[in-house]
Amino acid sequence: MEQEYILNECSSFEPEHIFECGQCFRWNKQIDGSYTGVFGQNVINVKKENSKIIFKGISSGDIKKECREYFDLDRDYENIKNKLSKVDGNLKSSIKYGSGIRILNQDLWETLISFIISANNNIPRIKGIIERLSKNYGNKIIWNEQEYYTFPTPIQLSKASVEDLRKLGLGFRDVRVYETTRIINENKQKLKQLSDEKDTEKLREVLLEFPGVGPKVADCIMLFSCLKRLEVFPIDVWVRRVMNELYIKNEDETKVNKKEIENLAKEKYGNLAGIAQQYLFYWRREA
DNA sequence: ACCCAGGGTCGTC
DNA sequence: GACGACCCTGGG
Repeated sequence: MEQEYILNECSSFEPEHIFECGQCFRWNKQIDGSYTGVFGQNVINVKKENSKIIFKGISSGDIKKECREYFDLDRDYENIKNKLSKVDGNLKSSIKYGSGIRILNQDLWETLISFIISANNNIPRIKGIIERLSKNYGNKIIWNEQEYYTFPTPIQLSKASVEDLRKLGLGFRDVRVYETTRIINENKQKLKQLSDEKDTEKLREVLLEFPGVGPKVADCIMLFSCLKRLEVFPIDVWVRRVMNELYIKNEDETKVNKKEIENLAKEKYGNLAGIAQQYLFYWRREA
């Protein structure tokens, strides 16, 4: 049963910025410029018309409630952008470029597996792998005579052997995804424990125990899932590049010390470093 | 045809 | 702590 939710005024909301800034992998641009994607048991199309945002699709619950939560609509991004714009001209430019970015509240399990897959990988391929996982192990939802697939639950994904995963194109990440799935299924409290953990450092330590989760992936999970740690600053090749170009100016970006970037980010962006990271990432990668 | 890079992690030294 | 290996795909 199709539902609709219309947001009449939302200054910091640009579908392209939100879906192309690298935090999510299941949203696809449509011919009319809108985006369609799957989250939870929802299939939603997001379209911006003038200042209105139209959410339309199939929802497992109340579309308004689901969307307000997922799109982080109760957070004041104007205020955040104002604060971050004062840091320096560089960040101000990146914010201007990605002014409609919002950090999604994505499912923890899906984010865990998705970012294990992201390791030493590129975005088009990551999207393809996650799509195939969903098609093979998730639930089918039909909307507008088209088939969509939810991201598989831990139980659903446990049906996949290492060989199955390799066939779906995961490459060397097959064992990591398999083992992480097994751990989650063997300890039903694990995901809830992670969600309940208040201490960010402790949370990071627990995440690092999963095969395939290193410092970068752990930070992404904490920032892009409902764990919502806006203060963490994931450092990948693009962020290292942009931070080097803007501040450090080392001739060889691969030699830039990670700790130096971390300290710089904390010092400049404080507890909003994660959001700053998204503006910088999107700016450097797209502009 | 060949090489390179991609939202890194892991095992080894 | 540094270093190479790791699967796969698209682009130069």
